[in-house]
Amino acid sequence: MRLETEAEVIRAGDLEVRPADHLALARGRVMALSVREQALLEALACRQGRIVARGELYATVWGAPLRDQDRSVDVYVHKLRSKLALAIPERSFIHTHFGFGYRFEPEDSHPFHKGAHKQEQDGLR
Amino acid sequence: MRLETEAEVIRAGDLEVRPADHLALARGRVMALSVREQALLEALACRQGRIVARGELYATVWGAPLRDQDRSVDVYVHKLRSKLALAIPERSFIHTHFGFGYRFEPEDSHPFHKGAHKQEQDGLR
DNA sequence: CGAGGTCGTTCACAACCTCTTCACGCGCAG
DNA sequence: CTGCGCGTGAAGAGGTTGTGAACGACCTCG
Repeated sequence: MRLETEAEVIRAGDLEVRPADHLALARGRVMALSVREQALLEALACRQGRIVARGELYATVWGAPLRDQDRSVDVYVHKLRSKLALAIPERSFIHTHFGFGYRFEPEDSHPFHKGAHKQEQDGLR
Repeated sequence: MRLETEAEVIRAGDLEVRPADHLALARGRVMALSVREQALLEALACRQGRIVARGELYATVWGAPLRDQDRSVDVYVHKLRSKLALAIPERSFIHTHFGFGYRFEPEDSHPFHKGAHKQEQDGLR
């Protein structure tokens, strides 16, 4: 038996995150992530379904309290989203919760189900 | 074991409100609600079945006494209704009580609709 | 040692979201 | 009918987030 710091493997749709191995697989293919990107992905993935505040993410990944005006988290979320979208286009994994933080959860990349407006199927014009 | 400020989860039909997590689920799917919308939904949901006056809602959500002519509550009730209708069309959750306020309770939406759908249990006869 | 790359951080600006308030029209009660 | 209450769409202000690029530190290879 061996000691496990956290979940050994985190699954989310076609995504598989392996904190123990410091890598992530998208549909079985290894994603090319930097250290920070990997750490952020882990921090988000192991909190799957919950809204995670920037402060908590920063503390977890950077190991220090989030300073005012530090946009690092946003920038790395962006980098992660880019790579995830490249690897698995039909899913969106990282969702923004305005004023709070981010939530990790695989969902269909549907343009629908967003704003509560009147015109959604207006794409035929 | 953990301390609970209020109800940890409020259920109402296919709706699930989680004040603790600042989110609401419609049929298991996270609804995209703003802070105010979420707060108003919580205020209504935890008073399920009762008629709640605008003043009480405003005081709860906005944390201040309702000023004359302030239509904020109405506007947000409208926004909530829109999103709820989008997520769960066959139910109506927020009902108007003219001159008093609103009441939260899941009920079948207008069975008057002639849509070619299942309408087997026509309880209103 | 110097060139070229990768990575992390910070900046600046664009794009977006929320909240509030207004305006107009309908509906319900008296 | 008449008046107020409520539904609803829109616009503006202000704050938040998305995004591409610039910089410097560091690493690797020739």
